[in-house]
Amino acid sequence: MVAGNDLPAAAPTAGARDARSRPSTRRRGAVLEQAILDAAWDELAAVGYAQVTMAGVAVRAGTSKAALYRRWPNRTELLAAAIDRRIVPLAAQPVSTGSLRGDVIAVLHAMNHRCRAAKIVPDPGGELAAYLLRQAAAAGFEQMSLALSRAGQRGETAAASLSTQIARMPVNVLHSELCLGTTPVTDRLITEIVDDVFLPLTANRPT
Amino acid sequence: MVAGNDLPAAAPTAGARDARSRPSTRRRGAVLEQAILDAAWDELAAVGYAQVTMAGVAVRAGTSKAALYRRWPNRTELLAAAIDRRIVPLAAQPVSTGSLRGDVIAVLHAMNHRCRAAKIVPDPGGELAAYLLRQAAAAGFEQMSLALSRAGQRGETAAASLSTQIARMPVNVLHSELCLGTTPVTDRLITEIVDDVFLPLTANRPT
DNA sequence: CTCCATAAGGAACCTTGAGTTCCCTAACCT
DNA sequence: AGGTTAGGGAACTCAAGGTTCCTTATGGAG
Repeated sequence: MVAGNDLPAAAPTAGARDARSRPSTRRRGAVLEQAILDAAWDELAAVGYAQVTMAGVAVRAGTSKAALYRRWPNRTELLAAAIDRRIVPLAAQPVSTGSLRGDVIAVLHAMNHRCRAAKIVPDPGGELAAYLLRQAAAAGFEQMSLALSRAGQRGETAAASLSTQIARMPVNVLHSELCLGTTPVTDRLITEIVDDVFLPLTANRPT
Repeated sequence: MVAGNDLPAAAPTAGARDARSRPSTRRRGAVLEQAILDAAWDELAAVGYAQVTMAGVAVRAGTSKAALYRRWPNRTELLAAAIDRRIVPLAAQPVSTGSLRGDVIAVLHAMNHRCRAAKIVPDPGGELAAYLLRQAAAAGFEQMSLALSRAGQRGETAAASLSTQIARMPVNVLHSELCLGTTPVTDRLITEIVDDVFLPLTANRPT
């Protein structure tokens, strides 16, 4: 498991907000804001990106649409805020395992983990998924280049002589498999990408 | 204009007379259907996937919403039909160049060409683009496996011993680059994928 | 050539959901 | 305690998908 901080992403947030059992506590400010973001996230997980409605979020949060629009200009911004809050913490821990193989596997695992968390939001069309996958891939490319430069410093591989396309390939392949695949990406697939495709290209470089 | 064959969508040829005075040409059947699909395509190119409305298509086609719903159950189906009609003809020419290198480059070129055609539709979010890229990738995988089996028959490479991930890799990488990239994919990128990444993996396989 | 079933055109209508407005009142601050 | 701020709630507008119904042009059958 790569990510240290596991948010209770799939499980609905354990906040006790029930409009009916709350006769006289009216939240405001940051408290209400967090409650709305939690509600939006739960709604995303419950009905999917396309089906989330402002009214639905307001009801789940035990507040009103007006309170939502007082904070975010539109639905898109609200959902983006709700998602960023959960997804971004999973992002960049600069893994360093000591070997190129370990590093690359760790990078791909991190991407996969992050996108699996994203997948709790049913999103058939892909509008949201595409955005999240794009973010994960960007982080992946970043970490790959770090991993390769570390490997070069160790003398493990001639990092500088590697084609850009080779360096990008593992993240590209995982990104594509995450995009296209119907089933979750397994750890086995990741090790195949690394051992069968990537490492052979780094080992026996002519020159 | 973006569309390949520009139809007189905005200025109907066959008598643009007032509907109230003398509507002499009332199309029906296949003629009307094609006109609607053309109008939908033009509307896609004009305002983008998310902004296309049924009313807009009806007006552009010089018909009514009812005529649209008589043919397609909903907006999504109509747009899918309009897109398929223009995109699919670009699809599967079973290229066979005589060499594995040539075949793989041809497959990737076909994918790229098809997706570039898809790009005429402004689609920031990506809902439509994702669908088209998915289709192109599916065709790409198909053609890759054909190309590899032809190469195997020629004795050019031990196709059977190739890891599935190696076989999928070129299409995966191109798909990912098409998804993630802001600029169009160049022919140079395609040859890099093939020459720097793919072919080295097919050449020296240890059994 | 005439008649008729079919389907086109058009417009009214329903529903849902985004976004807005307004009023009343709870909460917090001084 | 009193005033300011912001939440709750409901009514509202507007756009768009989707439906219904009526009138009438079209094209084929007799």
